[in-house]
Amino acid sequence: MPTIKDVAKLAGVSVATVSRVLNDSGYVNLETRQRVEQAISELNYRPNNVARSLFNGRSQMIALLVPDIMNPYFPELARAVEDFTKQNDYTFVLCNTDDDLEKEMHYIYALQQKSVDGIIIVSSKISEERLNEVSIPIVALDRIVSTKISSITVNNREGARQAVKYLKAKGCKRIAHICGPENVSNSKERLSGYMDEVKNEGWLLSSYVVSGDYQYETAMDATKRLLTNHPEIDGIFVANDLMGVAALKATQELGLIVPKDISIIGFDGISLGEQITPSITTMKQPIYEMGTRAAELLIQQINEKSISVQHEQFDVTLIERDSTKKKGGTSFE
Amino acid sequence: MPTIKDVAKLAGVSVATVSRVLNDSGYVNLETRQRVEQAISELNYRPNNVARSLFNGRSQMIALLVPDIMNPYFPELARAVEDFTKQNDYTFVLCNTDDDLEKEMHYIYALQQKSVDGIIIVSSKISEERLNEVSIPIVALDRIVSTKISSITVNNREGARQAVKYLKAKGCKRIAHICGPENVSNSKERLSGYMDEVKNEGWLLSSYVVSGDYQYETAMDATKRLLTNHPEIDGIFVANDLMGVAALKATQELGLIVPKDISIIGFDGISLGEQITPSITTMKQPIYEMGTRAAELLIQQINEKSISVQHEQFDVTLIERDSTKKKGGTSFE
DNA sequence: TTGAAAGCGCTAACAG
DNA sequence: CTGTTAGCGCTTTCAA
Repeated sequence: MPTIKDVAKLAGVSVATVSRVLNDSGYVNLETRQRVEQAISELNYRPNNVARSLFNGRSQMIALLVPDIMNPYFPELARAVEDFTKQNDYTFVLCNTDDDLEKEMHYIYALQQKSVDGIIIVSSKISEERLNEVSIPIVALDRIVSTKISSITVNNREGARQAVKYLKAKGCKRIAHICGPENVSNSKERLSGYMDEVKNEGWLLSSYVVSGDYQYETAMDATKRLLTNHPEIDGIFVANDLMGVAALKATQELGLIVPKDISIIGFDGISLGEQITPSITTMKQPIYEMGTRAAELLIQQINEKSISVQHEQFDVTLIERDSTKKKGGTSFE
Repeated sequence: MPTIKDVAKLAGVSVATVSRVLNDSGYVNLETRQRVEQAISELNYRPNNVARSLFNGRSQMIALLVPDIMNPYFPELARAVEDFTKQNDYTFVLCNTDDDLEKEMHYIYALQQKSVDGIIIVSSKISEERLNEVSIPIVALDRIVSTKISSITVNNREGARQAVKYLKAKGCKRIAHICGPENVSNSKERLSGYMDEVKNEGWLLSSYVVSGDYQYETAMDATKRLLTNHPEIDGIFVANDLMGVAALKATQELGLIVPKDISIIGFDGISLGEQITPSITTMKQPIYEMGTRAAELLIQQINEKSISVQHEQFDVTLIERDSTKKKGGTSFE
């Protein structure tokens, strides 16, 4: 690969001049500039970004760390971040952490050592003190990691309440909840929202809440156990759509008809939810806007050194689809 | 962030010595080493990888470029590559190209300028001459891009033949094909495999082949049109599972029962295929092995300068699930 | 066994 | 308007 020196030599100028035309900085004679540009294209020269990064400490690279690349929610989120960062001349990279603290820290350090300019992280494991070891801008997405780190999230508790209310309005009399991991902030909030709506119901049993761990397999097993132990359940609020798909599968394997025998409502609004049959009613997050906004916030933080922490919360909206009864109360389908 | 100089100063040695203990190279007195290590942990020092990269031209980073991060096939592939590269002390990053040549080249250059050690690429757009501008090791995955670039693929044509044969064995009399983009190598091969099996059938119509572009939406529209125009079709070989899900949705929206009225077989073996109802019979690729092998090949190429090009082809295997008739010929379900 | 110094490729003063 | 030069942080000869 040719270097700036080769270009300088060929154009008969100094490396400083080449650097000037490269960065469009300072004065450079039109004719000289043309000679340099000529040399650049002749050699097919491309500046070495590593050298640039070493000098100015920035790499024009932004990373997104997600806990589970196999959950379609995260690729959708990634798309948004990617689009926005690309528009702002950053190279975007995606990293998968398995929701594992070791991997998260490993990535954060590796990226930091590569002078990555900023990181957007979806994490439930990372602690404030670990975060103090990190010196580059970070924005939290989907889950809050610390009050000191800006975050983009949704109103999980309110969304969960709406979901349960909706099931009630559709006539469900016994509503269960498949929840996510207990240490994940949004999972806890969704559980709280569910509890808000059912805690005063006479029918509520503690065993109506089972954990699906935000995973397909776990959620399917959990749903089967739930419905086997409690055949009276006629509605399930599932904490994310991926588990919603699992719950659907489980009910079908048990020979139940959705939504005739049981209604299911999910959370997230991933496209998978509408691609399957029956499509899943869900509390939709504005995924694309959230990713965009997180990227915007991060870039802002990279540019200005102001460290004003912001916690933005988006609203979720109910999307009625086919996994819940169509008519309130009376169902003659 | 502390630098090697700070460590040297604190330990009362030269930077060269610090470098030696960092890299475990050359002789260094045990006592000195301990002093240095002490200083390192005291300062919480981490070497700047950019400076390292600048010196030795390597970054210990590997990238995977995929055309569509929303197709679950690619996250699954990414998992495999990630695991293997991580085991070999590389930082792994994932990039999404939208199957767009501009984006591909943009990423390749950006990554190359960052001294990325190697790239695994899933691409149909890139040409041999464009590839000549690239000087870092590249391995092609899933799709062949050039005879000069090592590749990991599957036996698409044979797999497609098996799929069609299977539908026939199950009693399908009119078998259509939803194909992928016409410029993608594996898509063409799957189409060829289909043609191999049906070209001598009296019932074959050219309109039995429709393009779904490897996309959900496109495939759903295509399937609806196909089945509306040709109600006689009782079997569809779909070129990938994502489109298989779409085809399933389309048939259901048309009021057809799968597999009673029509059988569907996909290709890829993504987990989504078994998570939905009915689960989709498919030609399963050994996705994890393929990703692993591609990473292995790439790392080999990075280490040895030998440029022996290899084209490895894996076999696909039939996975019978619920979207195809259970009993050959006679179906009394 | 250790240190001094050159240099990876680039940018930004500082002179001229 | 252009060139010289001093680093950015690290590794690696080469001497000592």
